[in-house]
Amino acid sequence: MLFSKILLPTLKDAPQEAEVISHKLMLRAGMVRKVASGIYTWLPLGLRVLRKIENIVREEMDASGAQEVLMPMVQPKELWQETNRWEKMGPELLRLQDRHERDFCLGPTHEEVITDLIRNNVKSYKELPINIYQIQTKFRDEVRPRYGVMRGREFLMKDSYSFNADEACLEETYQKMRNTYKTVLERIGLDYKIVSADSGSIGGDASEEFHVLAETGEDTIAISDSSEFAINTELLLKDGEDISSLEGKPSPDGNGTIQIKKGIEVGHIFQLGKVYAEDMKANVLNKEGKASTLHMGCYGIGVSRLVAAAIEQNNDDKGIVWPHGIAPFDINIIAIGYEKDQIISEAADSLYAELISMGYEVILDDRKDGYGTKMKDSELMGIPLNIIIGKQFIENNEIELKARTGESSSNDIGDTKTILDFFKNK
RNA sequence: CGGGGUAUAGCGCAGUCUGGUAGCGCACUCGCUUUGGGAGCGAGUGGUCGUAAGUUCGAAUCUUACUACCCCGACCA
Repeated sequence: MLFSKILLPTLKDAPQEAEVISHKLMLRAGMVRKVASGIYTWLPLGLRVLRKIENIVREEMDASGAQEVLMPMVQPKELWQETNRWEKMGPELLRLQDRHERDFCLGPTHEEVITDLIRNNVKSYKELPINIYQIQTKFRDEVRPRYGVMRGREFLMKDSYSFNADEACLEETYQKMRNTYKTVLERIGLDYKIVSADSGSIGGDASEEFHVLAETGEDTIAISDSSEFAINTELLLKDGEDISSLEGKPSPDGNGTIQIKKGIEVGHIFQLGKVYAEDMKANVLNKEGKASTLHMGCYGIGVSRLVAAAIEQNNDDKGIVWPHGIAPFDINIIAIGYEKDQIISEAADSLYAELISMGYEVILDDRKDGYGTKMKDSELMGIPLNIIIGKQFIENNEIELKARTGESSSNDIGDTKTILDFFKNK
């Protein structure tokens, strides 16, 4: 990818609409642009990151045995009436009518659609358990969208729904999803906590949230300083109690004391039980040939929110510092004097081609700008490795490898092994 | 929905109090010189000052209404 050809409008100043660091940096790095409150266009750089995360999620979901489908965003009222949620959900359910004045909504979630699919197409316990997922745009007309894509109204989510014969089977799938989510967050490279949560209006039994720890998180969680225990503070507070009063108390699990942290909820897993299956009469025949209500679980990951969460956790005064697994590019070749100097341009072009053939994702900064401008942009965008081809190359045949995190070294241009080592060690 | 705030060029801002026909920095275009930390000089492009109505000879500026956006709260698989 040539820098001069990609739509990458970087900004020196953050627009005043942005408050939190991830929002500012996403705007400044040219990743997203706002279309309306809580509704964004993803530009090429942002989309690359979004797709990276999406693909990690997809790979791990597939590895867990889940199957990918794609359900509609527009859903008919009739399905939502079956679970009573057409009435129960407030204005956050965006409703619309088609030309025949038939009622629809934009899907904020897909229990109704998936349960309808399964009840019509799965008839026997022999087909269970089954776990179906999609990565799709959701719409929730949030009371107050904020912080850019962190809490958008339109957002990209991986949602999956498991159908199980009984509670034990559901528990098994639930644990499998729990492990899958751990793997996903570890692959992305985030510091997170699994938090016991209120299962809320959905009902059902077990429910856990996956929180990326960050100061700007909207949720307050209590974690033990000496065990894995973590719980949403909503579940600990008695009437009238202040959150700060929890700090330093003995942890409810008996290990250590409570610390209060802010978290960004990026995942939520539920054991729903039979709630929706009963409402929608989703049965299969069991071994005895009798109709048996399905046990259901649902599992969500906020894909677009993860982009913002990753930035909240990985930035410095110069810009974004992407974890290697989700950086929009692996390498930025900063060619100083590319337009003017054929020695530079030929060296940059051939290195670019070689690195791509080695499997790296590379951007070549071929713009007619100086070192400062190019480095500032690269640091803002958080590209893990910069390769500088400039004066040193003309004089000593040397290129400089400069990591986003600071280290740098001078190398022979033929020394691609060092580049390999750079990525291997991360 | 309650409270607070903002709205002038793509971005950041001044001008508003005290009405006189819109400006600065960056970005962008052209030319020349530059090129290892956001370059220099010269010449340019770009704005019905959020919208509507009102006051006035005259409104970015005063009045009223509305809208959009942001923050706090309530809300939130």
